Amino acid sequence: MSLKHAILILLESEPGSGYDLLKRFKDGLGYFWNAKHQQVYLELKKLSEAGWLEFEAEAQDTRPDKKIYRLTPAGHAELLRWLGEPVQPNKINDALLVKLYAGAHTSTANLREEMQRHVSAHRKTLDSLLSIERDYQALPTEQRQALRLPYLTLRRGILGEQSWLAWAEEVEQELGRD
Amino acid sequence: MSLKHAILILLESEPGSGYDLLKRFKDGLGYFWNAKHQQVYLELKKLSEAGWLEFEAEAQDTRPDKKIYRLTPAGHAELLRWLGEPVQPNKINDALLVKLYAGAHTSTANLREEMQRHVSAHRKTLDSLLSIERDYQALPTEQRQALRLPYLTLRRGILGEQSWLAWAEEVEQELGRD
DNA sequence: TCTTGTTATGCAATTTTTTGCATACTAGGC
DNA sequence: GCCTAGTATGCAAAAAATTGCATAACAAGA
Repeated sequence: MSLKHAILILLESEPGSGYDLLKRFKDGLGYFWNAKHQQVYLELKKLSEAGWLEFEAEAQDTRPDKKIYRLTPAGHAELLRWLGEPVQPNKINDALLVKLYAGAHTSTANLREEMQRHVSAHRKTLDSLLSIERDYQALPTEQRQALRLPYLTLRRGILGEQSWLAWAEEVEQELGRD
Repeated sequence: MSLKHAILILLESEPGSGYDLLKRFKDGLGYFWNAKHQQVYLELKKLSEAGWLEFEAEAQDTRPDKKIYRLTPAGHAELLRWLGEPVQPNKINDALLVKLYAGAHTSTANLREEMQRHVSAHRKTLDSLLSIERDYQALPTEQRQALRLPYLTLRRGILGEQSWLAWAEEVEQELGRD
C-alpha cells in the first residue's frame, strides 16, 4: 500500500505535521488519498521508527505541541526506489453501486434520496477542486511549471467528478420514469 | 463495509458458489466490487455462521465439490434493512496519482511507461464493458426492463473508464512536451 | 510431455483501515 | 454562558483486506 509513499512524497515537497498532512490530503493539489487522522499519526510513527522520517517538536503556547516531520536520506532513497516499481491498478469497491444494483428490492424514492445525497457531496468536491484549479491558473509561469505534475492529479479529480455527475443525470432520468 | 452486502445481493439474484461469485465480480455486471478469493470464501463462511446464508454441497466427479449458497429469510431481511440505510461515499486511494505527483523525482520515460501500462488495462476494461452493453441492448424489452438498475451500474463503469482515458490523453500531452 | 490455464476450496499470518475512546485549549456566533 | 468548529495528538480493539501457502484434477496447446 502506498499511504506510506503518499506521506513520503508530501513531506518531500514540504516538511509538516500530521495535521498538516491531513489538510493537504483533504484540500491540497493532490487529490489522491484519503486517510483518517489515526492512521496518519500511526504511520508517521512507524515511518520514523523505520528511519525514513525524523521530527522536531515545535512548542506552541496556546496549542498542543506540533511535531514537524521531514524525510531522512533513507526516506528519500526509499521514495526513489518505489518510483521505479510499477504500481498496481486501483480497485473499485463502490457501495452505492451495490445499492443501485439491488435497487429492485427497495423504493425508487429511497434510491433517489440516496443519489441526491451523493450528488451534493460530489458537486461540493468538484467546486472545491475547480477553485484550487483557478488558484493554480493564476500562478506565474515558473510556479505553474514546477507544479505541472501535481496539477495533473488535480485534473484527474476534476474529470472524475464531472463524469460522475454526468452519470448521476442518467440515473436520475431513468429513476424519474416511474 | 459492504462485501457482505455485495455478496447478499448477488446471491439474491441467483444462488451460486464462491467461485461463481468471483466470476460475477470479475466480468459480470459486477463492475463495482473487487475481492480476492480468500476474502470471498471467508465471508461466505461468516455469513453462513451468522445465519444469512445456507448452502448445499454439490458433488462433482472430476472437480472438487461445489458449495451452492443461497439467502435465508434472515439474509433477505438483512438486505432490506441495509437498503434502508444511507451508504457512505467512496474514498479515493490512487497509487498511480501518488506516483505522478512525485514524478519530478523520476524520469519522464518511467512515467510514460507506467501510464502506458494503465492505459492498456483501462482500454481492455472499457472494451469488455462495451461488449456487455451491446449484449444488453440486444435483449428484448422486458428483460432490459428487469435489468435496468444493474445496467446503470454498467454505465457508471463505462463513463468512468472513458473519463479516465480522456484524462490519460491530457497526461500524455503534458509528458510529451519534454 | 510439459507448461499453462481453469475449476474449486480453504487456513494462517500479516498488513491496512476503521471505530471508539481520550485529552485540551481557543475563537466566534447566538 | 453555551455550543460549534478548529487545532493537535494519540492508544486500543476490531474489522477488512492482502499475501503466502496448500491441495487436486482436467483440458488445451506447444
